[in-house]
Amino acid sequence: MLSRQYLREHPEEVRASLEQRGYDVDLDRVLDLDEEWRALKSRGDDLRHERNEVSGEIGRLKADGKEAEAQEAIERSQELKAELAEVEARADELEAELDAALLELPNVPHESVPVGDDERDNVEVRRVGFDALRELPEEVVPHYELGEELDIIDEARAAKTTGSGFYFLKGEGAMLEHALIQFMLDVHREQGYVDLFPPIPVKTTSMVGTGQLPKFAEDAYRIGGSETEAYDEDDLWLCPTAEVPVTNMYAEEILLREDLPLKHQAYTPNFRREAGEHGTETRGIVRVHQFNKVELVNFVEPDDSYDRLEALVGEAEEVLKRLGLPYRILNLCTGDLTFSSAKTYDIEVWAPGTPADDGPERGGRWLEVSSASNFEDFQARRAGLRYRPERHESAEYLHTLNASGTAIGRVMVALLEYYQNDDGTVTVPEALRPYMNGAEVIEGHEPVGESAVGAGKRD
RNA sequence: GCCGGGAUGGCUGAGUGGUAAAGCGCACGCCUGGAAAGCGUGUUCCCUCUGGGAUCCUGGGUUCAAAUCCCAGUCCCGGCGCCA
Repeated sequence: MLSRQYLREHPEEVRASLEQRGYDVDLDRVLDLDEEWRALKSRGDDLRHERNEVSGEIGRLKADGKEAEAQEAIERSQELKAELAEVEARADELEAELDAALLELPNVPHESVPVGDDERDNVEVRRVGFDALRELPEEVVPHYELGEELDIIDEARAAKTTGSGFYFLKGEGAMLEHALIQFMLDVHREQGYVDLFPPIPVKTTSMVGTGQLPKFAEDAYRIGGSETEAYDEDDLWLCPTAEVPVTNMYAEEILLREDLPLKHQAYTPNFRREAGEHGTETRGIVRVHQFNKVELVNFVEPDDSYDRLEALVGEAEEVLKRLGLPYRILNLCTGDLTFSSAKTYDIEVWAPGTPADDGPERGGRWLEVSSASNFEDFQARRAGLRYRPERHESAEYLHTLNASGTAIGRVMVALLEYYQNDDGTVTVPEALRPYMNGAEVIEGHEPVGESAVGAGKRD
C-alpha cells in the first residue's frame, strides 16, 4: 500500500501511475477523505487534550478534598466526553474508508518500467539458449498428446476425481515432478536460499499483506465458505502462491539489519480459480487450478532492491540454463504489471510443441515460468515488515521481492516438447538424471483399463 | 476439546482505578590523556510538529478517569483428553 504521506505529497505521480496501469480510480475522493480526516483528527486531539487536563485536575482536587470544585470539573469532563465521541466516531468512519481505498490502490511503477497497455507492449530484454538448439522431430507433439501417449499425464481421470483443470502425473511423470523439485531446491540452496515448508491454507490478513486481497478474491479458493462472504469465521484460503505464507511469515516483526538480505525458498502447491479463463487453454497443463512451484522470496534493504531484482532473475533463470531449455526475458510494461509490483521481469520458456500466434519465429509458444518482481515497500507496509537499519534508529519498512524458481508444471511442458525424440520418447536432460534414478530417457507406460483396448492401444 | 497460568516499550520485567517503575541492549552527549564506570538524553505510531494525540495482545463495556474492573476473542505456556 502507498503511504498516506506519499499520496498527499505526490498526487500527480499516483494519478499518472493509475492511468498507465489502466486503473479507473477516483483519486480525488481519496485525497478529500484524507484531508477531511486530518481536520477531524486535529479537532479530536484538541478535545482530548482538554479532557486530559480536566481529568488530571479532578484527581488533584479530590486529593485536596475540594469536592465541590471536583464535581464542577467532572461535569465539564462529561461535556467534553460527549463532544469527543461524536468527533472521533466520524473520524474513525473516514479513516476506515480511507484505509479501504488505500488497500485498493496499486503500486507505482518504477521509472524503468516501459509504459504500455498490455502484454504486446512488454519489452524483450534478452533471449538465451537459441544458438545451439538440439535437433527436434519434424513435428513436435504437444505435451498434452505426448503425456497421454506415454501415459504419464492423465487429465481425464483427474476431471473425474476433482474436476477440469487438474491432472494426475503417473510413473515417470510423477518422478519428473519430484526430480524437478529436488533439482530446483538444490540449485537455489547453492545460491544461499534457506528452505521453508509453509502451511498451505492462509488467513485473510496474509492475503491482504501480499496484495491478493481485497481486490482479487475471485482468483482464490476459499476454504469453508464462499469467497464473497464475510471473513469472521473459517478464515482460510488455499495458498495461491508461496509468496503469501512466506512473505507474511515475518508480518508485524522488526528484523535486524544483519538479517538482510533474507532469502527463502519454498516448494508448495498453488491454487488458482482462473475465473473467466474457461474456454482457453482447456487442453494440457499450462493453465490449471493447481500447479506446483518453488518460490523464491527476498527481503532486502531499500537501497539494494533493484540490484537484487537483477540478481534474482539470474537465480531463477539458472534452472533453465542448467536444464538446457531456451527462454527469453521480458520487462513487463505498466499495463501488464501485477497489482503489488513496481517492476517485474517475466521469464518465458520455449515450448516448441504448441502452436501460438505470438510465439517465436521457429514456431511453438512462449510459456511464462517465472515472474520476478520488486514490490519495494508496498507489501512491507501492508504486512508490517520492518527492519532496524541501526540499533538506535527507528524501524523502517524493508523491500520485498519474489520470483518463481520456475513453475514446475510448465517447465515439465517445455521439457516434454523440447527434449522430445523422433520415436516419441523424451530425453532426460543431464542435470536432471541424478534426480531420476539415473534414467536417461522417458519411455512411458502401458495404459491401464478397457478404454485402451477400444482405442487400439492394448490387445 | 477441557482445566489452569500468561501477553506491558528493541529485550527482560514491576505495576490491582488518578494517567506506565526498574534493569538490559544500542546511539549520542557530558566526564577522561584515552577507555571503563558514572551521569544525562534518546531508542512505537499518528497529526496542521517550539506543540499535541494515541499506544500496556485484539474488540466491546463500566467510569469524570482503565495497563488495572466486566464481557467476548486471539495467541503462548503447563496439565488432561483425543488423534494420523
